[in-house]
Amino acid sequence: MPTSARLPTKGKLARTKLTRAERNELTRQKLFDAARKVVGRLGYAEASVSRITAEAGVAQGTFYNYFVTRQDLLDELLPEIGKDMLRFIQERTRGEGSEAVREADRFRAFFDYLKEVPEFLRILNEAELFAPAGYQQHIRTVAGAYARLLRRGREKGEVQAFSDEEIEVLVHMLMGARGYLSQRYAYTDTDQSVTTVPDHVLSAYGKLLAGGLFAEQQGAAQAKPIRRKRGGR
Amino acid sequence: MPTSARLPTKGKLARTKLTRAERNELTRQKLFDAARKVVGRLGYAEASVSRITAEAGVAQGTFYNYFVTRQDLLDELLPEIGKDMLRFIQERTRGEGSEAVREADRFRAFFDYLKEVPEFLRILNEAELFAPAGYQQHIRTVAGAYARLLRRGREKGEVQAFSDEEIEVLVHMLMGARGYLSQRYAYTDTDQSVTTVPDHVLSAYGKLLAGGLFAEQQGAAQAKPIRRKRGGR
Amino acid sequence: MPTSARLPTKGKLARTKLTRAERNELTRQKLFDAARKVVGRLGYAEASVSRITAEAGVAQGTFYNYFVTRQDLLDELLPEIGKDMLRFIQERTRGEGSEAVREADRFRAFFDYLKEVPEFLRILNEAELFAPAGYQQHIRTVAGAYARLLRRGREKGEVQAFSDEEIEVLVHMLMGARGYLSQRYAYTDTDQSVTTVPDHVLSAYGKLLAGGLFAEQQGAAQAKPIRRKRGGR
Amino acid sequence: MPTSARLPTKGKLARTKLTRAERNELTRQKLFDAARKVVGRLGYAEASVSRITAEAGVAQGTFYNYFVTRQDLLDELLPEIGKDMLRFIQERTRGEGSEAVREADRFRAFFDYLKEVPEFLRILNEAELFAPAGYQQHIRTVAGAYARLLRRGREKGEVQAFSDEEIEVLVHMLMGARGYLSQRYAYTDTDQSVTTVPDHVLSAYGKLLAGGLFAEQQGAAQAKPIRRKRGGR
DNA sequence: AATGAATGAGACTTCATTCAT
DNA sequence: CATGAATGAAGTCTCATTCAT
Repeated sequence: MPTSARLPTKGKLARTKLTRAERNELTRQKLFDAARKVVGRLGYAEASVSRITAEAGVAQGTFYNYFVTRQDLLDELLPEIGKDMLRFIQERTRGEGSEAVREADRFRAFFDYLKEVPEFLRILNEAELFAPAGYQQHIRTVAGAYARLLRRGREKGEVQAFSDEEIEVLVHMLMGARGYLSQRYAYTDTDQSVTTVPDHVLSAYGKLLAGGLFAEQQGAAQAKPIRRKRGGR
Repeated sequence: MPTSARLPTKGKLARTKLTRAERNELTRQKLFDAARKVVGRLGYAEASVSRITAEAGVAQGTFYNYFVTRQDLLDELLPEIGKDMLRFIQERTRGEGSEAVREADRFRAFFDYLKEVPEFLRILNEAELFAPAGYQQHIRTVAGAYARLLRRGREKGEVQAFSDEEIEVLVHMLMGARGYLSQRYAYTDTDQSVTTVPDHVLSAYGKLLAGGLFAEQQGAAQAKPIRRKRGGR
Repeated sequence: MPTSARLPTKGKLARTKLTRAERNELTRQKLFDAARKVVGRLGYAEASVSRITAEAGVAQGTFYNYFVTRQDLLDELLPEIGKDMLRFIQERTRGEGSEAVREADRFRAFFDYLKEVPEFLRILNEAELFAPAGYQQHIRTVAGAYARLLRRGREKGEVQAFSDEEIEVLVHMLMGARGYLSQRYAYTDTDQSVTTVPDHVLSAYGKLLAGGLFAEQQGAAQAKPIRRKRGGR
Repeated sequence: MPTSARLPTKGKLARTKLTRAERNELTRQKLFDAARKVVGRLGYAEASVSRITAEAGVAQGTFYNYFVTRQDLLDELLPEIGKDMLRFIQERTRGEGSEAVREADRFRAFFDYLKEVPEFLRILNEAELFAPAGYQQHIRTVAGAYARLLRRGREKGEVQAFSDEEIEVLVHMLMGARGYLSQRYAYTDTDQSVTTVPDHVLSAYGKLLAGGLFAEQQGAAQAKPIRRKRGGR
């Protein structure tokens, strides 16, 4: 369990005696985890303080000893889990191989993460509307990391010659693509369990990135770039 | 105004006397338009029945003569406007040209539509969460149309040899890409006006579709398809 | 009941049929009266919307059909009742007589009003803190009316030669005096009933206004005005 | 006893070591001062235990080692400061002079005190509602002292022949007058600083006490005492 | 003594929906 | 059909007080 494994494993077997700071952190974590679960299950809109504290097993007032505002917790949700996700993906992509292979690994690892933390998908999708601050932060982090990878690949000659600006665009396209695909192929509303992503998703993704959408007919794609039509110049 | 021009222009002179059905339809349309405006301006979450009826200039109770539920209206919103959008794009893509050129035209037309109907972007983005029924319907419609186009292109040899299943995947990727790009590059929060999409967005989109992400190094992309790593054994 | 006697006596004997506007005004009045009672009984601080609506016999939500905010109603309370009080006092002071006599009448009438509307005292006293807007409005109204009376008396030679500025000061002194006296002598916390003000209060008030506090020893008071000690000049 | 010299001499050099009782009293004083400041700044209603302890620099729980209840501290506030005020005024009124002169001095000294302890005004005004017990105690103290002064003046023939009961009434009138005047003329909401009271306030106050409100017309004011009108017959 | 986390009641306000007029 | 007043559940947040450490 990636997100919850952060607490110090409380030594031998003691459970009764905890320092004040530990109890504090524990409660905070209980609330955070409860929020993750509730948002994952019901969405941000239904993640009332009342429900979160009930899930965490504390009184409603306790919430406000740890978070200034309901929104504050909600805004922390995605960035925190997001970092977890990046860590997860990096661990799975440590190997060598071409950029194409590594991108495919990342793609797969992303779906694997969805299986491990099923709440993530919903949190990611809804955060844009319900936790904009956290969402922006997450997007910046992910997009930045992604863009770095692509630029590095470009330097190595493994990625086509996009400009830096274009790379930023690509990053957003790929993130968007992942988002839609995950919604389309990884959701299972009924029992929250995330099924394995089908093979043809992986292959389509790989083929698009490898060779583009269009068959090469009259030379290269670069030979005929899209140009603005209206507004001329 | 694309969306509202659909109503039967109620004859020449008549304005005072309307049949019951006409008055009926008129009020319904007033509510619908009001909802579109309110959601565009404030988002679904703030689109209370009270605000919608105020914008429409009718009493709150009137709402329930036309819609069983607030959610009912909200669910109709996107599919209705979505059809409008498709029509708009089709009109702009009537010309001949290669599939690549036409796809670029469609991409551009999409952003043009955002300029014409600034509410659309917000409605599209939020509908997934606030009007899931309508959202699914819209997605199905758009994805279906899109897939038809790609299959036709494939038949003509202008689109690479993706399987039908893969084409469905591609469609979602492209829709996702558009979605993220429109959010990233077409929003202008301050005054709701949508600015023109930058050139490098168009070029990056075109280049990805034309030649893929990766430089061709040792042959073709197809030569080294992505294969599942785990669960493969 | 001065305050509540404002509604049109609803015709013959009908109670069943009321126009919409009448029912509306009736509910509003119910809320207003309930607020008056609750504030009179428990004070502003305890006058929660919940208590007010319970007293009025309507649902809590109904409150907000009539007042934008709890504070809004509270701010209306004093000015409304205050006007009632002024009317009451004026009616009791219609007769002729010297200014001194009339002032004594007004003083007495004020205490009589406290008997009729026992809530007034508490509302007046607390409004300064809990309904500042309404309080300022009330004070201005009363002080203005009072100052007019004193200036008129001065013109007739029945009131000593105070400057306009000094009259304003006097007005506040007299209002303050009344306020403290009413609290000291008219309150009866236990059962809210206001007892008659003792004779020596009336006489002390009259004597102070008639001849000042100090015995005339060496001529007139004006001969030895208070002068600033510090700050020179 | 020589042996006792071994105890920590908390004399000159000692500051670090305080007896238990001293530390105790110190914390209590810190809380009291903090409360004074907070109430002066924000008013009783906003003077939560949390804010007071924060201002005092102690933990919330510490509060309840010194005061049984939040209300307990609030009730001590005014009487304590009130005694301070009386002391201040007495010091400033030590000189000889007629009663009239001394009353004027007291009046001035009162406003001077407001300048020295700007919190006092707010505490005085709000205590009636938020710390009734303390308020009553304060009023009794001040009224008692005031009444003694006036009776003494009467004995010396410098104050008119009021009965003891009437003197009590006068005392409340004068206290009320001061209260209203201080609110009207001494407040300066913006920066809490109290400005000097205008000259015409002093003069009006002096003139009323010296010669009453009404011009002597047909003899003496005493010749026509206020008599009850109603209930008299 | 001091600490500060935990508690839970209660406050204001919003809103979808109903229904008598 | 239109109206708009009435409803009551639910939501966020504050705060005095308690109590184990």
